[in-house]
Formats: sequence, structure tokens, C-alpha cells
Amino acid sequence: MDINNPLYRNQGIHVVCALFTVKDSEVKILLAKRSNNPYPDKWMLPSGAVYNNEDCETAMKREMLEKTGITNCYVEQFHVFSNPKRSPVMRMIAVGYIGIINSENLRIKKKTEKTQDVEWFKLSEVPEDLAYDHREIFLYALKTLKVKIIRTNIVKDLLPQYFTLPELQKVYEVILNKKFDRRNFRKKFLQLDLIENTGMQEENKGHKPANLYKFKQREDYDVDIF
Amino acid sequence: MDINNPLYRNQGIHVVCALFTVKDSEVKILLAKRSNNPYPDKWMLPSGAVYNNEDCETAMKREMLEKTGITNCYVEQFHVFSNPKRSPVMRMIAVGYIGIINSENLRIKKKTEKTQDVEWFKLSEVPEDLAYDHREIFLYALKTLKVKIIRTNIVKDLLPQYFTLPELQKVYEVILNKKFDRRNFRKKFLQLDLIENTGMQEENKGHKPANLYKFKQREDYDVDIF
DNA sequence: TCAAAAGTGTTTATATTACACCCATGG
DNA sequence: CCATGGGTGTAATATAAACACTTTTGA
Repeated sequence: MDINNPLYRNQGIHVVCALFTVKDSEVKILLAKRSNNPYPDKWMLPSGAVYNNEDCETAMKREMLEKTGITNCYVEQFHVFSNPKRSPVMRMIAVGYIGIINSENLRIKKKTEKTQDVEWFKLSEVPEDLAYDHREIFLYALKTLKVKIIRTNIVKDLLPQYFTLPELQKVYEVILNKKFDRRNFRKKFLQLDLIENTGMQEENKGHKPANLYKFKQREDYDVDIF
Repeated sequence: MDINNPLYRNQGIHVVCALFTVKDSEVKILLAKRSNNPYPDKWMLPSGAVYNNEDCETAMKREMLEKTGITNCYVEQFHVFSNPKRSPVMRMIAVGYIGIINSENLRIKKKTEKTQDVEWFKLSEVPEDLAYDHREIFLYALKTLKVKIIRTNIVKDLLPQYFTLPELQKVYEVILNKKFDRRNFRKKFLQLDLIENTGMQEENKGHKPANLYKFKQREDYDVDIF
């Protein structure tokens, strides 16, 4: 590459994350409200520019921490968005990430230098007009999440440490927008040998308490679930 | 992004393609032999820098044309390689593409300004020491190809217009490194309704001639094959 | 006429779907 | 004691896997 060729100048690299969690048996995505130009007061996905001494995953986790205070979420790149006009300021290529985190003990920073607020949104309540091309990125991420949740066991990072089978089923139903038969779902999931019954039960529910399960320690993510 | 922050300076964006085809019932990948520094005389994947006025897919197709003379191949991004040290010259992020082309009527340029040769390599004969991190990219692309060939119908771009069922089966066997039962393979593939018998047959084979099939006109790539 | 690879159907095993009743809890 | 949602098993159907013989051609 001829570094002086103007065709190569003024290009930047962003990382952008669609971070999902489950709160109150609902799947939610994290958005930040911008303070500055461009797109002042618009909601956006947590994002930022990559330093020249870090790889993209490191950059994504750093940006996530700086913009939201969130640490230790699972992130995985899913697509590069490279329309030359996607930012009105300068040519920025965005490496899109899917992030997954469980909502236990989760504190998020509400305000940073560049954002005035950070909130979890139900998927059905994500604003239409996100900043930049973030709506497109959100929709692509959601599509990817639907594939990932049936082809891998990322769901383990979405749930709290202990969860009930009905909660697990609800996650699949919300993300895939589809109902499952309770008996078949349990049978299927249990025979995957990914989770184990802790013997503990939920309490104060006004009905028969469900058993609490947890994921077994397994590092691999390549598991066909449906 | 503060454009004057030195942390953001001197970063470039590459596209890199692992282009696969089938020739003589073997899956092959296209490599180019470098002329210049760095890595003189090493083989590499077709690649090049993205202009600031084009998206990555456009850049990939342009580079493929410039470096190899190949036009109209199917390309699809699969992973971003962003180790800050992946190039000894400067920080370059690479958007990795899988390319698929059928080898009919295919002319490749043997020599360009920066390459002294371009050749198709059997997967088992790809040199160990490719330039840059291209061996890592090749292996990741191959892993992705194995998934794509069972989850999508990209195989249609890998084969010539007319092909026999045994040829099709061989492609799956070579890529997945696995034998299939002939009867079950035919039954399975035919019921997917992706291909149709042309009524024509191959000739001069010294054995019973196989029927020639072709893919039906379908644009979608989301088809579970195995 | 022989070698080589193509074509073909049935049986068995496995996986998926459909479906209804009893149970434990909190209010 | 009742409303709520949790837990369980079996039969029917669909899909996948195992398996061997006949056919056509070119040499």
C-alpha cells in the first residue's frame, strides 16, 4: 500500500456492539444516548474507534467499559459495515460485534464524556432512528443472534448463574419469536448435556417452584441446539 | 474520533480472499506469488488495500480482478483479522473473504505488478509458510467453508453449470473429509429441490455415463443441507 | 468380455412432534 | 381452597442410516 496515495487517506476503524441480556424474562439490548454531534440526542449502539496498538476485540471491550462501565461481557464479531457514507464525519469502517451478558449484579454507567444516558431496551422498543447506520447493525445482529442461539451455546452467557427451565425456554421463545412445547423443550435441552439441576428451587412465586439449573463448565461454543 | 490523536494514526484496511474452486474433482484455492518486500517469493492470498470511496466487497472484487484477472466470483466476508502485528510494514486490519468460483472458462493472469505467478493449489498442497498471517486466514476460511457448504447452497457457485451427482458428492467429501453413502446422498440432495436433471449425460468415461444436473434458479443461500 | 463407476429401494434406528394430567406453592 | 405455572411419559410420524445388486459404457 502506497501510504501517500490519497485513495487510502482518512479512513478509520470502529467497533460497534449489539449487547444483549435477559432481564425480567425479556431479551434487551443496550443503547447509549449521544450528547454531541453528529446525531445529538440520538440513541446508538456502544461503539468507538480502534487504537493502532490493539486488536478489535480488545478495542470493543475497552470501549464497552469506557462507554457503559460494563466489563467481562462475551463478544464475538459478526459483520463488517463498510459503506463509505455510513458516517457523515469521515470514512469509518465498523466491525460489528454481538455481545452477551447476564444481568446479575450489573451496574451500568449512566453518563460519560460523550453520552448522557445508557439504557436497556426491549427489542420491540428500540427506537427507529438510531444514530449512524446503527439500526441496520442492530437488525443484522438480531438476525445473527437468532442463528447463534440455535447453533451454539451462547445462551449460557445470557442467563444468570442459576435459572429455571421455563426461563430458559422463554429466552428461546422471545429471541426466535416462536413457542415450544414444554415437555419437548425440556427433553431436548437436557439431552444436550449442557446444564445440570442444582437441587435448589426458586421461591415466592405463588405456584409450584421450578428447579434451578446451571450450565456445566464447557468452553466450546459449537453445539447444535435446534 | 479525534483525528489528531496519534493512537488512531497509520491504520490501514485490507481485504483478503480465500478463493475456492473445483478442478478435476479436487477442491483448490488460489494463491499468488509475491515479487516484492515484505515476504518476497512467498505465496499469499489475493489481497489489497481498500480505497476510501468504496465498500469492502467492492474493494475485494477490484483487487481480485487486478491481482488475478478473475471477475464475477461470489465473495462473502467471514472474519476480521486485526492483530496489530499481523503486517511488519504498518498496522493493517484485514477483512477476510471467502470466494467461490467455478473453474469453467476461467482465465487467470499469471503476472502483475506485484506478483510473479498465480496458481490453484490443492488444499493438501498449500505451502506452510504463506506471507503475513495468510496461513491462519486460509485455515479459518477452510473451517468456514465447511460450515457454509452444509448450511447454505454456496456449492452451486463452486461447480460448473452442468455436473453429475457423483461430482457433487465428491465436493462434499473432499471439503468435509468424510465419505457419504451414494444412495443416501442422492436421496437427500434431490429432495432439497435445489437441482434438476438436464437429461444430458457425460461421455467417454469408460463406464456407465452419469446424468448431468444443474442448479435451479434460486437466489437464497440459507438452506440446511446436512 | 471385463473393469469401472452409475443407478436404484427397503429395512432399521433415531429424532421429532403431538398431546393431557397431576403437583406444589402463595395468597 | 383455588389460581398459577411446574413437572412428567407415551404413541405417532418423520428423518437418517445401513446395506447389495444390476446397468452402461469404453477399452
